[in-house]
Amino acid sequence: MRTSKYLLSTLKENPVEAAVDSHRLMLRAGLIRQVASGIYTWLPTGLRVLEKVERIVREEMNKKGAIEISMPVVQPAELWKESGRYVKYGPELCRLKDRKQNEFVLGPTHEEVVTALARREIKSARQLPLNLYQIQTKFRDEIRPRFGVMRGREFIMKDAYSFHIDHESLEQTYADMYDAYSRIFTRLGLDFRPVEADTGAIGGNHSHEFQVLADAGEDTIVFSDKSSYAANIEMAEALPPTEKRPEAKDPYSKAPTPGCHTVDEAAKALGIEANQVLKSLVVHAAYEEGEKPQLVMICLRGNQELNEVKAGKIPGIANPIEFANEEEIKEFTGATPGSLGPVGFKGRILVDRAAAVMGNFACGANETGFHLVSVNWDRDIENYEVFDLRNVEEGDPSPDGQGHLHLRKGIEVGQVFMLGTKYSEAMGATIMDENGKLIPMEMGCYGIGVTRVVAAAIEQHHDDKGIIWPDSMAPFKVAIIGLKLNKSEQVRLTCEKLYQELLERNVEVLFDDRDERPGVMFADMELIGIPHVITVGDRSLSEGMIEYKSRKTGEKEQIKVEKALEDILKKIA
RNA sequence: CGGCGAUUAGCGCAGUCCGGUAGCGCAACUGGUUUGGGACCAGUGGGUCGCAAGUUCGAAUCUUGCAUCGCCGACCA
Repeated sequence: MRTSKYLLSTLKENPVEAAVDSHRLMLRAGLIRQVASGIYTWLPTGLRVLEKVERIVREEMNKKGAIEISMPVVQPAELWKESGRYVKYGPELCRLKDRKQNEFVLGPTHEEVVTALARREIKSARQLPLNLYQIQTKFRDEIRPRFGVMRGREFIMKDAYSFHIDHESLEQTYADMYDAYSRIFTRLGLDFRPVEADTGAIGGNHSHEFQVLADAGEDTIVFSDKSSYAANIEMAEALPPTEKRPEAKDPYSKAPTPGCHTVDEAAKALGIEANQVLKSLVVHAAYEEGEKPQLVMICLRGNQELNEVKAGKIPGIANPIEFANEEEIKEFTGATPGSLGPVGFKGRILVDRAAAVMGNFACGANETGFHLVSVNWDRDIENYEVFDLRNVEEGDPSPDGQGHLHLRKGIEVGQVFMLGTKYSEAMGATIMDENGKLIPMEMGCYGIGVTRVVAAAIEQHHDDKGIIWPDSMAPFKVAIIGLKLNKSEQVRLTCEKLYQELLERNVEVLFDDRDERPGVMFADMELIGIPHVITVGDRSLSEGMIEYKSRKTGEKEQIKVEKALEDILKKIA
């Protein structure tokens, strides 16, 4: 490709709206342009990168025997009503009507369509296992799209769905996909970790996420320093504390804490540390549509965080977690948030393990502007239940008993699920077993955020000059920069010859044949992140040399013109 | 979904308080000089001032409504 006949579209200035490196560089290097919030056009350079990712994904999926299909973005609402997700998926599911007022949705994922396909097409157990995949556009109406394509509304996903006669077969395919994903992300040059994960809105009973380690990541992952244990923080168990609850001392008494709304403010007013204050949150109990929810109190150590996923899984609690609003709290306790506590609380009380070993602690008095001090479990609060409710913290013991936990930020680029029979049962995707009995097929599903992978790769591979693509993802392998092309016949001929020779050998090469100043061309090629840059100029050409520079290492090298092709082919091999 | 902010030339912004018919830098285009790390000189073109309504002799500027985009938050009660 010649830059003169291409759409390079680089930006010299940093776009104001880009808060993270990958978004900034994708705009500057001319990979993407925003069309609407969370919706982007992929420019030619970006599209080339996307296609690189897609090709590797296809190769590894095909190796594991997965079969490629293509399902529609626009799907009948009927299918979603059948699975029960038309209501349950919530406002992220974009709904629309056609001219006949028939209801449709934009597919945020394809379990419904693929299950409907499978129940028609799979007629015999002999056809199983079957693993179908596609690389296709998804739409999720995110509350807040951000960070460019990292959290867009429209994005490209590779999604695969497997069908099985039994759980053992599902486990085999799950392991295959886990292996394929590890190979894909390794080939893409990413530093990633597979971690145990919550199953979330997709549903199912077993799952791993593939997380690319990057500070810009929106997920927190934890891993042990002594074992292979790794999990999303949503899943990581905080082991019961080894310390014993201290003896109860003085009976509790009331202390004024006017204007205090947070644990830290209350601790300061009382002259104690935040970890001696009990944090009391109020959430909704599980309830039926239209019913008024009961309130449940959750108690944590003041310096620790609620884990909403863990709390949502406790029987009788609304899942996902819903926090009670100020009005409900006031009506139920008589106090405003900031002064709440378990003493005298009329509802169910859930206490985190670490909070349950606190003694002589402070907590809200359920009277606005007051706290109680020297409160003790059992003596002052009789009815409560103890659960693991908090997020683990740096240095906590690993749940597998080996070593301690460390926390890192991650970008979720892939996830594998064992779905079980959730969809096949709801939608009647059954198969006849050897006893002649109809049973729902076991299912698995496996996703890779193709567009997000591109952003994640840039987060891990860039410097102050621009992107540094791993060879496997680079939009072009080689860039040729000709200096004073229009002045020097020598330079032009040398560039043209090398360009043609590389093309003939199917090397993806970008020939910068613009009549630009050298600095402009160097800067653009580095911004785009082409791994191997060849510079042809009169100065070294007069000595029979041209210059090679590696984007990754920055090392320069003079190579003989006659040997140029050979040397370059060796470097990109 | 809540809070805050923005919307004026392709991009980044000033002008808005205090109403009088729009400006700067970069980019683009033309000519010239330059050419191994984002050049210089001269000239040229380009704007429904987000949309709608209102106030006014007159609105980018004041009022109201709407839309779009961005940032922060959405456990810390």
